[in-house]
Amino acid sequence: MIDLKNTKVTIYDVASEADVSLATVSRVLNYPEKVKPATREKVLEAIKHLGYRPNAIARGLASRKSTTVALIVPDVSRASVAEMINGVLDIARKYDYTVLLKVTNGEDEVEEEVWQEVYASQVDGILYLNDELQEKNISQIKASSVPVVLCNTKEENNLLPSVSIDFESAFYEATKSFIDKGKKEILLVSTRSAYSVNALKEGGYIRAMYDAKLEPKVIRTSGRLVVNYPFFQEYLKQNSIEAAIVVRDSIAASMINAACNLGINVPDQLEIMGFQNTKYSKMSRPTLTSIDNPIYDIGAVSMRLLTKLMNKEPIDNVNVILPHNIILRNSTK
Amino acid sequence: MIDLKNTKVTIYDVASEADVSLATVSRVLNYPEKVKPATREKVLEAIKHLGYRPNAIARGLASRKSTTVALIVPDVSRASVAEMINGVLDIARKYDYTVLLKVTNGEDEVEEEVWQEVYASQVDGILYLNDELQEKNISQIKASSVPVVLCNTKEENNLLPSVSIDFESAFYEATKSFIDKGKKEILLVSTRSAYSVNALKEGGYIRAMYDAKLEPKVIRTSGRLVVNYPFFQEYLKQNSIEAAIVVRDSIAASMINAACNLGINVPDQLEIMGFQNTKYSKMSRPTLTSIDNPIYDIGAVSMRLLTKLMNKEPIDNVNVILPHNIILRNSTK
DNA sequence: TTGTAAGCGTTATCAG
DNA sequence: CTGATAACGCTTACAA
Repeated sequence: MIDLKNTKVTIYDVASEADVSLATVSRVLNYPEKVKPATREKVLEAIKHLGYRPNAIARGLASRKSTTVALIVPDVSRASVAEMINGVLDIARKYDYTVLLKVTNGEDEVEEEVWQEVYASQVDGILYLNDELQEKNISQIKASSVPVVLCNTKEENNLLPSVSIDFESAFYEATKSFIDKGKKEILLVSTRSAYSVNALKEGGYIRAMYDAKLEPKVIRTSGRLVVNYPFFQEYLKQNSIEAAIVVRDSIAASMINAACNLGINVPDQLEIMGFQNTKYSKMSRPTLTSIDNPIYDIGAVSMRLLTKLMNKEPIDNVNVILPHNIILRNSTK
Repeated sequence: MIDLKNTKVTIYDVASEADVSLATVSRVLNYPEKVKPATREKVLEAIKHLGYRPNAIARGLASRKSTTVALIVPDVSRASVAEMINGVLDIARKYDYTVLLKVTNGEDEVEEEVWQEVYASQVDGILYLNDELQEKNISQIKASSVPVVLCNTKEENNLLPSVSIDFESAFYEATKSFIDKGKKEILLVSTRSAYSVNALKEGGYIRAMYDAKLEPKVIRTSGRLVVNYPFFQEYLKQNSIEAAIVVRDSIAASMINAACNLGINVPDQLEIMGFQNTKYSKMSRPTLTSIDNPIYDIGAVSMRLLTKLMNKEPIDNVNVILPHNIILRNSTK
């Protein structure tokens, strides 16, 4: 053992230790099959001996590949985002990619800067999570010099690689499940219409209602508790509904709380279904029936798709749809 | 306008466009004051004109600084972790640092690999979040060639830079608040003792109990709902307690649910206090009184401290203690 | 199968 | 104040 600590050992040190040229060392690292087993062993030995680790930056410069991807998200602290990140990271590490995390806070200026920064970082690919996709984002992405995958969203004309569930059918089925139980007054609780995936969710709900000749009723509130809780209190006092489908679990949990505190029994008087099947759905009382959006898998599959795109592997379908299903709990019967 | 898109424009292009040497371009980027205003303008003009963005990788290689830090966490999906990440990212972007995200899943082998990867990435500093700090981690950190800041944890002898609250006092005060109300049967709900910060929390609790000549009672359960919910059901059926302090909000919320479903009134028969003041505390019913751990700030301050360390700025105290306080809600009276 | 040498796009040290 | 020029640590033709 000569030196196991961090006094930078370079490829030259390994080369001289193993008594070969640096090119050979590089080869055993990148194309081991191209070097004679005997020398390969010798080099590997030296590498271990010196505790050598290739400098990723130098490697990146020489190869013009950084084996780094950027993950751009609006906000890390949303439960669904965090869980997706876990999926991304697990697969990234499997394929030896490094992940750069960037948040936009949903602000346009930041968004613009972030893309610039990401390009400056020389990433090989980008994972983009944004449920408020707009025309400008789409053209931004189309112009990207590196592959981009949309996570948990999709562009309606399937022009961009994406991984998500079929939001429209999910909400159609959810609505239909209430209709089949004979419910008439079925409410959809959504958020700002700017969220393009919400449009898909609402589309599914509305289609189901029309199919059953029922009147669709969509209300919108905020994702923030301080806003939506009083909103629900007021709404439930004045309106009598039999069932509600809510576009986010945390909002659904808030609705449950408002209803219960008003003395409305869930699920006897009001059935509530959430969306995403996050931890919130298991922690509410009663526990929340929820449409399961396999968010960890979405992260994992997105990352996998991105690796294929970066390697220019042939891909049959760049718009991956993952299966969803409804997890029944105690907020419905 | 010649070319605003991504056809890689280099420092050479800018130099020839501005009719100066590449060294001058580099200077206006890094030491603008060292170049004559007139030429500086000319260069800036060319930069904007060509849409030039310095290649961060080449820059990193030449300067031996990556302006990148690694954020090592056990798991992104814990609410407290996610919120801290937001704090880190906000400050990182302010100081033009890029953040590499790594998760260890709390597994030792992964942990080891991650540190290697991080060094290979040539990061300038490391933010380390791990509430299960062990001796081996500590020596690992001490041997690090780049600065490391512990987030939301601390090493008991203050040997390592860290940012956290004073866990011991926080739990002392929480316990005392119950004692002052005349409670006698006060329970501490903790998790695996391996969590070194839990030792601090328990220490504060025990000290308060001893000071009041009361018998401390610590129980341990898992952070996982499927485990702790039935555990609480069983425990509450067999034991009668007046108050409980729980080391994590999500676990406290689960305890509330178990109690309520058993017909135990919270807070009339049982007062419960959580820790962290996460979203869970606002979403439980009744809402949860919780010790506020300013987790966003911990992320932000940690990142700021790390920038100072990386710049070798003088620092009066590398063990930052942030203030905490108790947020009263409806699970206590 | 291996070595030589030319980059990769910057920064930084010299002179001038 | 500015320009050559040598690194930085690696990959990758091209030769041997």
